[in-house]
Amino acid sequence: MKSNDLIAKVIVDVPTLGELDYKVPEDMLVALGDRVLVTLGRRRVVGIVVNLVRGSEIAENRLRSVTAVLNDIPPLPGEWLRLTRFAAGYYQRSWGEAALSALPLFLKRAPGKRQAAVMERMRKPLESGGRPVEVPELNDEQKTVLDALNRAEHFETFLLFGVTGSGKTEVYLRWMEETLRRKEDGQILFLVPEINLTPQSVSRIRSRFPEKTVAVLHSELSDGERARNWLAVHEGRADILVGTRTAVFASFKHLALVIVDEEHDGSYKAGDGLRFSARDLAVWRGKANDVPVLLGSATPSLESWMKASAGQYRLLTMAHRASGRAVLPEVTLTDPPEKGSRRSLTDFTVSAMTKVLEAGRQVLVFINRRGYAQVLSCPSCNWVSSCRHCSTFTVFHKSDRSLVCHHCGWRSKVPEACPVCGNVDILPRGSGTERIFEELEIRFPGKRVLRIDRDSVSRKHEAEEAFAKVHAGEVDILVGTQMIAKGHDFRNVGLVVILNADAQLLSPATRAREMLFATLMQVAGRAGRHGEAGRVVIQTRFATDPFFEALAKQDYRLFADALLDVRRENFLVPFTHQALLTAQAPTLAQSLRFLEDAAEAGHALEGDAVRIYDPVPMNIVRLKELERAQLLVECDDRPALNRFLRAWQSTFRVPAGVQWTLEVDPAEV
DNA sequence: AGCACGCCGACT
DNA sequence: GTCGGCGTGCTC
Repeated sequence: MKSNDLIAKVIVDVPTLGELDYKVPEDMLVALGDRVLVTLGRRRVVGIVVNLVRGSEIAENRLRSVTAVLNDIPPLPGEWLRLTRFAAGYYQRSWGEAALSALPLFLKRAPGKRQAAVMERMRKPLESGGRPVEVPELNDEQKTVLDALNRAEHFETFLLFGVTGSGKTEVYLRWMEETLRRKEDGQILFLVPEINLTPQSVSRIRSRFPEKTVAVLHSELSDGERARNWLAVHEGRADILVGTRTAVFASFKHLALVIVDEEHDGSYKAGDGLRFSARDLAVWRGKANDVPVLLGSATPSLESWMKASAGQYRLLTMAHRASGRAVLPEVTLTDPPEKGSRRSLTDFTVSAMTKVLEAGRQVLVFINRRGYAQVLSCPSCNWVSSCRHCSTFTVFHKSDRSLVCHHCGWRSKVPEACPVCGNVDILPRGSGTERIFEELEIRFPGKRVLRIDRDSVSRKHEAEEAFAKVHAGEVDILVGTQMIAKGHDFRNVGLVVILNADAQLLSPATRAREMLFATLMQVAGRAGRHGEAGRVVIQTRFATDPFFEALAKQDYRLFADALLDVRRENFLVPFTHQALLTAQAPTLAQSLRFLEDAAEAGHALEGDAVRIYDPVPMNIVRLKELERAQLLVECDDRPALNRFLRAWQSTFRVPAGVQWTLEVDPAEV
């Protein structure tokens, strides 16, 4: 029977639960968006009030009352509630899970006795100010772009397509300045990739806005720091929030502008739990707040490029490098050494390097593989080193003579002889950063070679120190992985050498090519940024592939348009929408069985709009003792896919031992 | 996700 | 005889 009690609809951090009804005691003041303490089963949890209604469908004897209202902070705004509800629906999670996972830990816990004192500490002003910096002049291209941005007063998504070194950051800063000038209490959300959020980049922004408060949110912060920064944004005390992907879930008092730097970057779509795209949610927030959004990149994601081509986003282009004299590097393709050769660098590459080194400039060698060799193998019986827990090869690390699985971290000692046939001549095959480093030291005696990868600089400050050495000119040749590709503006690099790009070029994953193109453009962009021209040498067996033609011309447009044509004709992403169901279990058969049942159930409720593929073992079948398989579903109509996924999951019958996850818009298929 | 209930193996 | 394994089910 429906009583007339005041009922709070409360969301809690539980995957399977929606809005729960709790009675509000007569004398209790509750607002929409308030955090509340409620009893759930036998425990006491923090939930969020998302609605207040009269009466409940829940039986009176099962209804419980709100224990307490946690009004230590202003209620979460309606826009934030809608954001988390949207994200939950889109990524197929419960609202409570999406919402609570976006809050700092501090706000998810029941307050202690000394709450007032803790809150006071939380509200200590954030660090601000900084040394004033010289403001660079804008070139004509930058001025044109800035004018267009300054004219935008409502929601509109801009795609700023600007080549490396074209001065995108300066445009961002000017636009931020102008926006804060116009909107007194406005706040700016500035998203950056994981790797770009360094103390230096933040202090650069602080210096540029000495009067303003800049908050920061990223994964390296302690719980307390995260809460302080989050709260400053929530309460409107911070004017600018610089943050990585999770910052897109911050609660703003008055959001005025959204910027996503390097919008194609993979770190915007990563992580565990709720696998959301921070870039897409950033656009959603711009729309919800009716404020402009800027996505910037030298190599936009195909999704954004498609939307710009379709007129959904407005394309702004900066085709020239900001400092007038800097020119794009010249790209040369050359065959790699013969298969079976002990060398990784060809004579051509070595002589190009020598020339640059003699001119007193630095060389950057990029290889996307850590360790010494991809695998250790026995030439007489074909044994290869592999992981005990995964279906992977183990990589040979010479420095500590170990074999390491790069997927689960399992290490073992290098065996004295082949464990199968006893042959003592087991050989490393393929090369990684360690081996290239060794080869460089032999080939270039007297030159200072430095290696930067996750093994050589495990901590963040070690990486910064290593990069500082390069900047200071204490290094002649820098060899490294992805780590050296991003963010760093080297002033004296005359040549970039790219090794072993072919592995990724041949990958069957749909998105492998566009990711490789973005990486290589970025690495190539390290050459010749200041003044003199730079050079790029790529060792590849596929010099005639159109991929390299576009890369050699540094022509993203050529590459992207051609790729989009292929995707369109074949109904591939981004012209269709995908979701990926993955299963893991002690045996592959169990995983496949679960997916087959799921596929069958899917066929039963599917309209003809949804394409359900066959379950297949994953590329790396065995990972950490579990065997994995995946099932891809596709649909050209986004809302239809969404409805299907919701209904589909409720049909799953999950046998013991099987775990599953559903990823919407999967990054890699 | 937690947390309890519940029905089968080795121990003070 | 009990302690405890984790399979199953529920939380307004």
